[in-house]
Amino acid sequence: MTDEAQRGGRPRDARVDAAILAATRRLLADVGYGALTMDLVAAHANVGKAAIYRRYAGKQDLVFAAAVHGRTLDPPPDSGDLRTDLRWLVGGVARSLSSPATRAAVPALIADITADDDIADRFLRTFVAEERAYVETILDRAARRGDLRTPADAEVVHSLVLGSIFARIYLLRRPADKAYQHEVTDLLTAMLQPR
Amino acid sequence: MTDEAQRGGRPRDARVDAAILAATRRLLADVGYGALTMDLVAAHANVGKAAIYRRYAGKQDLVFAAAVHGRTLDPPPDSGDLRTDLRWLVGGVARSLSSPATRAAVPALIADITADDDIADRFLRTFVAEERAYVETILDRAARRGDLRTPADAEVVHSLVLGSIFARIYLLRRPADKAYQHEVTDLLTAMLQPR
Amino acid sequence: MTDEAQRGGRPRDARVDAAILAATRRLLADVGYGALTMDLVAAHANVGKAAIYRRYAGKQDLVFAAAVHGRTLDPPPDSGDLRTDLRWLVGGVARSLSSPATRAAVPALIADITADDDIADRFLRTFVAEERAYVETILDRAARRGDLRTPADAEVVHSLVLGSIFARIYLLRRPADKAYQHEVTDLLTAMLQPR
Amino acid sequence: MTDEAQRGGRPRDARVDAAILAATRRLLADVGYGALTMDLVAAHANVGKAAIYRRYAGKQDLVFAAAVHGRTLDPPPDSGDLRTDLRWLVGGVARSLSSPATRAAVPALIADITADDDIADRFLRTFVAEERAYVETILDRAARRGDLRTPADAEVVHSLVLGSIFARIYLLRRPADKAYQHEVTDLLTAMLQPR
DNA sequence: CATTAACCGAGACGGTACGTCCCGTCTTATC
DNA sequence: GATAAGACGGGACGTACCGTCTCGGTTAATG
Repeated sequence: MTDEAQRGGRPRDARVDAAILAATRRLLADVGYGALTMDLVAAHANVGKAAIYRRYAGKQDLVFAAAVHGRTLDPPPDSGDLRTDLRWLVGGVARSLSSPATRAAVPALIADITADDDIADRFLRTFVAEERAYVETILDRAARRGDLRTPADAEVVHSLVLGSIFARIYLLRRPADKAYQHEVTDLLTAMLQPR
Repeated sequence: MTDEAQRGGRPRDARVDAAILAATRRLLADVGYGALTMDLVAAHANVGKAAIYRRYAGKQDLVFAAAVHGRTLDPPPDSGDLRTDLRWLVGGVARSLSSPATRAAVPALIADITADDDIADRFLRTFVAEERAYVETILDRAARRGDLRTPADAEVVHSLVLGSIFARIYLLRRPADKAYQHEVTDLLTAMLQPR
Repeated sequence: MTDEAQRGGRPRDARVDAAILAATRRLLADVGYGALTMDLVAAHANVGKAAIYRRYAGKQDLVFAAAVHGRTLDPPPDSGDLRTDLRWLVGGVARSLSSPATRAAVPALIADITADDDIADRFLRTFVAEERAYVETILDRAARRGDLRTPADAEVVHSLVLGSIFARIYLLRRPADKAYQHEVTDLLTAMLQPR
Repeated sequence: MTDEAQRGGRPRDARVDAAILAATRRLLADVGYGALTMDLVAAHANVGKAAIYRRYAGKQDLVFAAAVHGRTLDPPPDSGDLRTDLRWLVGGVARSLSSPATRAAVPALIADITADDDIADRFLRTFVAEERAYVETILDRAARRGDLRTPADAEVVHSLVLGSIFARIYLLRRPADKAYQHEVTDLLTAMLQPR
């Protein structure tokens, strides 16, 4: 839906794209997912509803695009130290889940992911795969340094990192602040390092 | 709302209670949370909508009751061994998140939790507090046995256990099966045990 | 649509029926057919849109009911004189086509009649058949009195009466006032009387 | 709007003019006024929407042009006989209201006439004034021949002729065929002739 | 045993958001 | 400057669901 071909005729206006996403993010932060209405987005973006539906299949699609876009991590810098690498990872995940728009959107998105395989696939490819690859990179580096107790499954480690921060914010409803990040990093380091 | 007093008059029909919950669970598993309509529940339970609203404050309340009620863990048996205690904990959490009705309900419930502080409090008290207490119990026992590397924060450990399994099922969309439970248990044991 | 059976449950509220029709008639007269919106009717009637759609299949159906209901003529009194009978007929038709709500609704209704056979049938049975029967009654009386030049087809005479007044108001856009009614009555009398 | 000046540049393509009108007439006959969409006309004519709006002010203007243009009567031949003149008039009006495209367009046009004074004026001048002049001509001739009972108002007679045929087709929904035309002509002749 | 209060199924109620459709205008690149 | 294509702002449509209310009728505990 987001990226369709276009033969002739008037091209899509990039300013409209931007206005829609900006309005969506602002409204997510201001009024939350539940009170975010397509008419409201259209009004705030000074845009017709049709312009939104031309770009996104529906509310879920729009919110997914607005909340997820640009939330990807930078590639992990090689610090030469497992603890530092993990701190970077934990910090990055915490940051990407903590912005106001994301905080408002993610829970409803999780619900949609469970209900709609299309969005699920997109979410897995966009979000999850990248993070998982970074976990793998960090584990490989540590293994090459002899810094790893035993070969750990990257997917399981990823579920520990992503899941603990997700649970902290969305289930326990407490901030994933520096102190929390530090504690989790320590525990993960202890879990993975030899001795 | 779920358990209000009732002075005189005709008492509530227990068969209606059962029919409502059964229909809700069946529909959660069959059509999911989004397509679960109060009218649909009423129709499938051969019940008037008022009978549902007499018992539950709304859709969220109903689904919470149908999906979560009775999902609490047994108190943790004292196995005298940290690894065994953790295996029991991981298995219990995985089981409580894996039933079809729960799988359909939890994501939407998370969304509601974020939007509604009332239901959030209930969720935290019902679900989270109990699990957290069990984590604390397990950690205390291990500490008394000298089986713990260092005093770990129960809340953080809880977020690791709950979060990793939640992420496995609802974010990565893979089963939290025995193999996965085993791996997580091993990693948590390594994380917490001395040496 | 307008008159469906109803087994159990809460019965339709007659005040809602009345409020919908009153609001529709008022809005027809005030803003015209084009600016008459279902949401506007609902708002003015303090009624939900669903309450309207439960009663009427759409805007056409609603306007038809609001504009046509109660517009039927009284049975023709037997004056013993063809000219007087015709004057009553012409006056009645002119009156029924001249009210503000009717003036606003009829043209659009004609358009709908052409497009939708269901509404056409209803219109023919409700409106046309009655008028035609009255024409027939008047012609029969005149014939029995020997007051008729030659047996005239009631349907053709009806098309002359109804059509001329309709054309006067809606095509030539001039009022079907007393003077016009008098002239038409004279011509029709001349047309039908012997000599 | 229909005939504006055009200074320089590329002249309008006459094939486009024809394609637009042909598509409009075909669609009027096939799907009716309500389902006739500007996009649909453009698509069927293989033409851009702008090409239509460059020629016509809107849907009403287009349909008016497509359905009404060229529908004007020839001037009434002087037959020297009132009945023959009336037969010609009745036949001409019936013919001009009976073509499929006209049948689909006229009712909606009536609705627009009521709502929009601009189009009403155009309609009155184009259509009505001409017919009325012809009625006047016929009456004048008859009067000069002494063939008229009494000086009848041309406008009223016009409303009788136009209205009866209009009602026959659009309100009673029966064909204005030869038999009907004959009857109406007879009645009108009786109405106007002396004795 | 009669009363009474709360129950019951059914479904109408006000309200609100949805996603679709069409209008008439505007913006491309092409001829 | 006309053309085909199609995006644009605006706005009404008819549908669906929520949570409340109303109807006629039923069922147990109280007086």
